[in-house]
Amino acid sequence: MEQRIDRIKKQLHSQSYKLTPQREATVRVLLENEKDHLSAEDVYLLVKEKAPEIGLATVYRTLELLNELEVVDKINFGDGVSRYDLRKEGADHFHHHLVCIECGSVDEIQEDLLGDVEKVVEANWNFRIKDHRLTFHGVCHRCIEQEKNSGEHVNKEANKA
Amino acid sequence: MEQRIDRIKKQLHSQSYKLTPQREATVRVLLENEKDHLSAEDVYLLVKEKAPEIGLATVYRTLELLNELEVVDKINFGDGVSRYDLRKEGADHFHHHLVCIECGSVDEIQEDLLGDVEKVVEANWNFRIKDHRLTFHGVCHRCIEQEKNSGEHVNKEANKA
DNA sequence: CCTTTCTTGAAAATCACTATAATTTATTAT
DNA sequence: ATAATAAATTATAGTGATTTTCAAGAAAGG
Repeated sequence: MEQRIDRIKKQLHSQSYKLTPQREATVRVLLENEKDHLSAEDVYLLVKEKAPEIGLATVYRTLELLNELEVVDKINFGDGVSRYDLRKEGADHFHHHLVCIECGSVDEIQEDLLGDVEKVVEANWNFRIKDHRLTFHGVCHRCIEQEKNSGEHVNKEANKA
Repeated sequence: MEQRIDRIKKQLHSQSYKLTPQREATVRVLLENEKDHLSAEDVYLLVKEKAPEIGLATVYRTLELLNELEVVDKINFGDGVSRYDLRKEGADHFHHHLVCIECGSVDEIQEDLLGDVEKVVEANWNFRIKDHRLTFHGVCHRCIEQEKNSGEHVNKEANKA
């Protein structure tokens, strides 16, 4: 944890930015919630617990900065808010996501599934890939289990109620 | 063109929606700009040319409706606006995108690149895939060409100016 | 210290999008 | 046809997320 903060600090310094207390608190929240996909508002509320005087604008600015430094990735699952996901150190590709259309959960796939696909795209479309976003929308394993247990298919209409 | 409108009309009717003049004008704009990735605002401005009395809210509602009927796909490239992309008739998967970080262009890949990947995900993560989004960010073939011609690498800083 | 630069917090502004309310346009019943 | 009912539309106000502005606070250099 401290080591990662230290490395992020160096990264900031290398671009002549400082790791202010507010920025550090924000980074800590991201590290402590690495598995989640927090929105700026989420981060703000969590940071406020340890640094109550922080402003929402500062959180936005910090997240934007971290995004530029490629410490976090800004992602969007189509629900109207941006989410911020810590980039795995040493990962040479951005991880993928499984978004459940039943329960809204978001799981991550760290495995590189696109190695071959990327080769095809670079060769056939003459496109120099720098990054990618791959998200599957569907039903997660938890909801599939639940379906099995609670008597077969849940009717679509029933969910609207 | 007329045939596709007709089929969309039938699709609407099958859910007891009508193809009103406003909706038809909107669909026509989408068909006429099939290769683009228009935002709601873009569509609004284009529709206004042929139906000046239309309201922005109607365009939003129509696009939302078409999205529900799976006539269009709502996509998000992370620039803060939703874009609407006509679904290819008969395509069983959503097409992929190549977003150029130099010129901002968006190209489409209609080929199914993910067949094998989806099998792996369904099997290994026990996830029932309904849809996917795959976007590559990088340098498009046009910018690669231009680079070659105009003397090697363009310095990143130069672009900021 | 004094000046310059970077950061910040609070509040106002902006932007995309959605909901409301009154009106218009169908559709159905009479 | 015509009145009643439902669907769709427009203009506008309202939301919610994000950004900008601006005055004030810390940090770095001379």
